[in-house]
Amino acid sequence: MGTGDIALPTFSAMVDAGVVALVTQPDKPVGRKQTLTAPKIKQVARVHDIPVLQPESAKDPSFLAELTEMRPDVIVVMAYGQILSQAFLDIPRVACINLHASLLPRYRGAACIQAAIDAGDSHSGITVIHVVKALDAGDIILKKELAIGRDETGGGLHDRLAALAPEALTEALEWLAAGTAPRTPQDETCVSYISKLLREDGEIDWAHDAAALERRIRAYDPWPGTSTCYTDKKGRVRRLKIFPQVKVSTQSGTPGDVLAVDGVLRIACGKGSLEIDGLQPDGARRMTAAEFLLGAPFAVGDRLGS
RNA sequence: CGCGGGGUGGAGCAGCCAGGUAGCUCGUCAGGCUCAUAACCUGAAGGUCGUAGGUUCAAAUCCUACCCCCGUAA
Repeated sequence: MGTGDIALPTFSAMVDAGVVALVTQPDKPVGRKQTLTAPKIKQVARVHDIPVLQPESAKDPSFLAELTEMRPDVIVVMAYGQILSQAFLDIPRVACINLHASLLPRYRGAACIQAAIDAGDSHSGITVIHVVKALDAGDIILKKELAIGRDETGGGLHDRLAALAPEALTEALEWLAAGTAPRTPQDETCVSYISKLLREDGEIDWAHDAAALERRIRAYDPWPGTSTCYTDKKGRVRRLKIFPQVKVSTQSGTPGDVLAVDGVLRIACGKGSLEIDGLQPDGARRMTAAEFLLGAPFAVGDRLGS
């Protein structure tokens, strides 16, 4: 069961292995027109004529009954988006396992991919665990690691982890079938939790170090994105989205101050400064800093941020 | 009618609130300067101001309707 796109490669791989059914979140209104849209993974299931269950709540008794009827050997959870009850966990004959996009016990929770880049970690990976009631706290079956690139964005790492997941699952399932799967408890002293990111978490605090902000801008691309505020020529406060890649510069100044507008846009941070290239003002398309600056939106010495 | 922001030469914008010559920074083209240049100087081309109505002597600007674009709604 899953909802997020990160589960797509894994689900596709499982289709051939004999999936009984897909459980995913209900369709939700999406886009400018609020069109009711099905998760992509549901569309994949449809193509292969795999039954799809979309309970409002995973605790719904009739849903649990229906699932029990299917007599699953194993339930695989990846980016589903709901906390599962003990009654649910007792359904599969062999195990209920979860694929998590971080090297547990580091980064339990939702925004684990962004957290790894934001923290400047050298590696991330997929961890396969047994599902228990506590969030992402079950015993570890196996981990698959990969190195995080110097310019890697949250989106890029997301896709690479998605691609890595099928082999992690395949191996875990083989071990479970053979009864040789290890169960390593997580080291509770190394646990860290990452809560779900909101749009406002993308607000840049220029008082931070340039190097830390550079990592954050990469980590939060494309979700939740990073942005700052500025005052336009009409005196209105506008939002300015910032995209990777940004360059760290040694020039310093009062945090938030515009240091240069001559072809490059350089903003002072708590330590050092950032040169921004890709950005997007409210209501406009995404453009380069050079294009944006032609309209003379601000001058050296203006202050960004709230 | 979910919320908000936009539509002005090829690009990014100003002008609109207090109607009256189409402006700025770039790009393009031509010429000049220079050993040379993405640098500098001079000149030129290029716009039905999203569309359709309305008000007015006069509309980019005020009024009405519509179209399209952008962001967002875990």
